[in-house]
Amino acid sequence: MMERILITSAIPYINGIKHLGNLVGSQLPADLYARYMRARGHEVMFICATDEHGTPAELAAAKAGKPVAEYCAEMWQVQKDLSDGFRLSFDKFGRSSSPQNRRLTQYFAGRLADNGLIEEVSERQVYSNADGRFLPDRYIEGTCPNCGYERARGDQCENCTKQLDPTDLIDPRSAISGSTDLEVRETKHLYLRQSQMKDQLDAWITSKTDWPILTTSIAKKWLHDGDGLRDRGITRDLDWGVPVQKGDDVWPGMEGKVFYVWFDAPIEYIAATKEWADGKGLDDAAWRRWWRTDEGADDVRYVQFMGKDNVPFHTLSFPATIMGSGEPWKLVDYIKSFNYLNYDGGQFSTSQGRGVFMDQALSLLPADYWRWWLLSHAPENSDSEFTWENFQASANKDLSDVLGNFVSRVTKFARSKFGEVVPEGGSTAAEDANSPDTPGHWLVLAVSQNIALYEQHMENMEVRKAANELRRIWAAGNEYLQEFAPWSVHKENPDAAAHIVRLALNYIRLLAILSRPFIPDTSAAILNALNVEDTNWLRFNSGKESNRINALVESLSALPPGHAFTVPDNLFRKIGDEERVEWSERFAGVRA
RNA sequence: GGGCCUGUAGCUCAAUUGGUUAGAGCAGAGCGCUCAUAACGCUUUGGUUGGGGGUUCGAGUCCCUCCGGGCCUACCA
Repeated sequence: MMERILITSAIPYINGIKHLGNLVGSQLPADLYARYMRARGHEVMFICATDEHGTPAELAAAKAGKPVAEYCAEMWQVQKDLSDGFRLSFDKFGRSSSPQNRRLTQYFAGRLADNGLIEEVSERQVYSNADGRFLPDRYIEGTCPNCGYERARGDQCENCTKQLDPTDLIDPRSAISGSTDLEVRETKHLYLRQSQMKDQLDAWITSKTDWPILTTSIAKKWLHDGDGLRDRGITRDLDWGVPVQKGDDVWPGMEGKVFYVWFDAPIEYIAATKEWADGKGLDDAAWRRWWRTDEGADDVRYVQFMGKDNVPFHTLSFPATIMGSGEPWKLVDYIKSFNYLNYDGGQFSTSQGRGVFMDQALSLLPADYWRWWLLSHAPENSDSEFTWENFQASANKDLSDVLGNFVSRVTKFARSKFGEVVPEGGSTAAEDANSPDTPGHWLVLAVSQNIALYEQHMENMEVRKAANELRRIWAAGNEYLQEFAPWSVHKENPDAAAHIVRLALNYIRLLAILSRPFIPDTSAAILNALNVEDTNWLRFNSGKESNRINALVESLSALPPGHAFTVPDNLFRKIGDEERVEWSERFAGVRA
């Protein structure tokens, strides 16, 4: 039965190129899931965007010597090109600075205000005269009153870990300019009264018993820590952002202020869907059927992917915005969260130039190498680690030896004995299926269970387990060849060898289809070499084993005798020891 | 300080939620194959599940404690 699945990946911040840890923590597994669900015939809406507002964006733009809007537009293009390079199949890669998001963010704020969930709070914040801006706590540096560390930040001292208030610091200065010309000013901000919705949120989270522990434990911690869920400031004194308005109306007293990025960023999931519709010239119904349960989204399953640092905003703040609107907007059904990927014994570090960033990765090797390694090592249960040795070993063994060489040996053998057409002779896959000890029977029995498990893991977003199962399915091709040894059989019985090879060529087609969510380019190269038109997943209408076997038999008959193919270039080259050493030195950065 | 996660073979990870003798891949060893990218297949050596204590007929799994690694702690996003 066809389902409708809405998938969002946490939106990457605009101020620079993301590293492989960012990629594997949300966008890449989301893409895997989106591709799989499309392949299974479901209707998918896969949304991502750049998160463009906030102080770091302003500072990065200033550092680049550009107006912030221009800087963001350029960086959006850079990130868009990289996501294309990694074959991330977003239906829309939007921008949180879009007019659509501006209006929608202002709309939600208005709804929340109407429902009594916004509170105006006057507070005192540090203002830097030299920088001409209010400073977030962590952009203030000074001497720690507790331990005397001279580079303590306004929120916490990194040396003694004591939590601080900016006014606690001795000799405070701006971390941006170093200026000590600071003063405390009164300023008014809007707070989202999340505390009003604590019980509602708690009940909702509690009901999600099938979510990853990582997701629910973080949410529960925030709900129950101290006095419980706290209200959250959702505005800032900045120039760059969504101007504070109550719907279409001005918000008296809030002139010149913008919404806090974490208020408008999740709303961009919705707005980006409108960007998608607008870009295609579709009407509002086209996007609202994904987001309004009263306008067609009641049958949508909504899945979010994110790194663990994003969990509080997706389990609490954004749901509070949705629930607090009092309108039937679609709430998330499942949150798949990830731990961090570390780099060779430490963390990825932008400032230290440590680790591999998305642009660098693509300059070294094609996307499929990275996709395969990252997904098959996704940090699902705990932080995981990238090492060059592991990367080299996995890529060479899994991709070159197990998969690439299998395709190579089959197609080259077929060409040398029968020419570049699928050979005829021997029995059919359907006949084999009912005859024990035949190649077709052996192959179907060997992989049927693996494919069932693979599909189950993909459904459940068990990324590493799915990769592991897929590898087994690749390896079964080599086991099959060893079992039936067409190179020996051919000497005595060319027809029997033709039959073995025909099945093998068909199995390659099946592998390409099953592997597509992980390694789309390689799959495309295989399907292209085999002149395959029909790239549909296995066809079956129930989970019954007999049904599955029938579908497999059908799939293994897809390329008929006489069908022309070509031998593809080697699908994967091996990563050599020399280049591995060179790369590990090049990306080591400054060791701490 | 508080909370959470985590520690299983040399390496990367499993273990149907307390149930036979803790399993895979890689690396190592042996044998086989010769179609293929010196690739592939089969067999096989590796574990006192971080240490100690407890509950139980039964513990990798639950409890206590110690040791190690990591994350979060609400104005970075």
